[in-house]
This record gives sequence, C-alpha cells and structure tokens, in this order.
Amino acid sequence: MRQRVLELVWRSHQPIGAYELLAGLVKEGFNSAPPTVYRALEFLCTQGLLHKLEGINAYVGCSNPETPHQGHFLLCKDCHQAQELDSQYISLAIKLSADQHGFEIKRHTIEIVGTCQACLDKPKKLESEL
Amino acid sequence: MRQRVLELVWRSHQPIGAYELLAGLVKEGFNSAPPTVYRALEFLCTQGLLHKLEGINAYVGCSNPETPHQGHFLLCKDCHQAQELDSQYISLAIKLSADQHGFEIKRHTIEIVGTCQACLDKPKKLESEL
DNA sequence: GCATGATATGTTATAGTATAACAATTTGTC
DNA sequence: GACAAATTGTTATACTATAACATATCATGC
Repeated sequence: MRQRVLELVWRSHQPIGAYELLAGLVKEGFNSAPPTVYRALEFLCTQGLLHKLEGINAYVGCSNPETPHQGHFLLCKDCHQAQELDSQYISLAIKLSADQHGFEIKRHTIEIVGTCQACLDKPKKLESEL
Repeated sequence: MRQRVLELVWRSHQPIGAYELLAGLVKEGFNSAPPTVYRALEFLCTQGLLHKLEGINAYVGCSNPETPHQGHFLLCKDCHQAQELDSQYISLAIKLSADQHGFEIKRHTIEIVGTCQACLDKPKKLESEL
C-alpha cells in the first residue's frame, strides 16, 4: 500500500493531495479510506521518501532520499510545479539564527512561492510566436 | 470586527487558530460564523499585521508591522510559543537560491520547529530545585 | 506446522480547517 | 438623503485529518 502511494506521488509529477491520492487508489481497485492514505504518507515522510508541503497540504517525492534532509521548495503559483532546493546557505543561515536564540531545531519548513523560470518565459514565447 | 480579531490574537500571546478566535468572538457576544473570522484574518495578514503559521494552521501578531516582511518563526513544540526572527542571512540565502533558478519570489514561509531555550532549561531548573 | 506478538491495513465515525454563494448592513462621498 | 463601495451576516458545504476499534498479514521461535 505504501509502495502504491509512493508510486502515485511520483507519477503525478507535481504536489498531490491526500484525497487525490485516495481517488487514485480507488481507481486502481483498492477499497481504501482516508486513514490508509494518511498512514502511508506519514510513513513515507518519516522515511524521507516524501516531503509534505504545508502551505498547500500536498506531497511530493524527495529528490534525494539517500541523504536525510529537510525539504526546501520553490513553488510556482502558475504551473504548480515544486522544485526542491538543496542550499547549504539556507540551512546554515537557519542554524545560525536558531543558535543565536538558544533554540534546538527538530525540523523546518521552507516554502518559497512565486513564479518559476519556465512560466516567466511563457509570455515571451507567445510574443516571439506572433 | 477586524480590530476585535487582531486584539484577540495579540491577547493570546501564542499562535491561535481560527476556530479558537471564533469562540472568543462568540464569548464576547458577537454572533459570528467562520467566514467572519477568516475574512478578518486574511485582511490582517495582507496588511502585515499578522502572520499565518502554515504548519499548525494558526496565527500570530507580527512583531514589526511597520516594515513589510515575510515571517520567519521558531516554533517551540513544548510551550508552543512562536518567536519571530528577522534574519537578513536567511532572506539573502533564499533570494540567492531563487535567483540561481531564475525564480521570482512572491512570498515565502519559514517555520523552524524545535525546543526553545526556556524549555531546554526547564529540566535543569527542576534539578536545581531538588 | 503453528502459536504468538508485532506490524500493517480495513472500517466507521467524527473532528478540524476553510470557502462558496448570496443577503443584509454599514460607510464614505457627493 | 441617495448612491456605490466596502464590510459583515448567514447558510451550506467542501476539504483536510485523525480517533478508535476490528481485521489481516508477517516474522519468529518453538
């Protein structure tokens, strides 16, 4: 079941919600209910195979599951693609800030919303096609 | 109404949820419903008077509403306090990463979950009081 | 094999978060 | 005061998530 969920997430190629995944399972013949999906998602996130995007209640496959890490994401509000970042600078800056406040980090969420390069280029494309 | 909601958020001294705010309004005699609260919250966030914490679906007062900015937060999982950061390093690191990907930032969410200094010190306090 | 406990999944119900759509009211401006 | 714009009220419902308990699957030692 967990494997089915993982595959469905990867197959979507964009962030996907729990109930959308549930619909996918049902379409495959599984007679599943919400807890099934949420359990699988929780497990996969714990294992570092998925990340949850808190801002939009959706899930994406982790781009580098071998190395345990927290996800940093660029979320395009036009095409809804999620690009995972791996920035040492961001991680370092966060660690420094936390240390300054004597704060012990357990996990962190970084979600940057805006417009991706492809979508920024789209208007230009249209122009050049005229 | 918006003012009432803003005051209730500040008065709570911690992140507070929409339905908790609604209960507060009702206790004050207002006969309000969810949309009222959500509208007020959306307005106050847009004005930069509040920040929303996506990870826990709760709202906190902005510590510096004069200067428009995105919230960066340290969230203590023990005492549930939210400490707002203002780190130029974090902002810069994010901007650099986004630029590298040709990404245009609209807004971002940074939520660091862990244990605050006060809560880290608590066990020691108990020890010394024996 | 098969009893046993641990892990995983099924099932039902419900809690918690958020918004759509339309009506009524208030507010500012002329 | 009349009008348009902005705000709030009202009802209904959509979306997200978990509690609680039942059942099934799986690994392990005997």
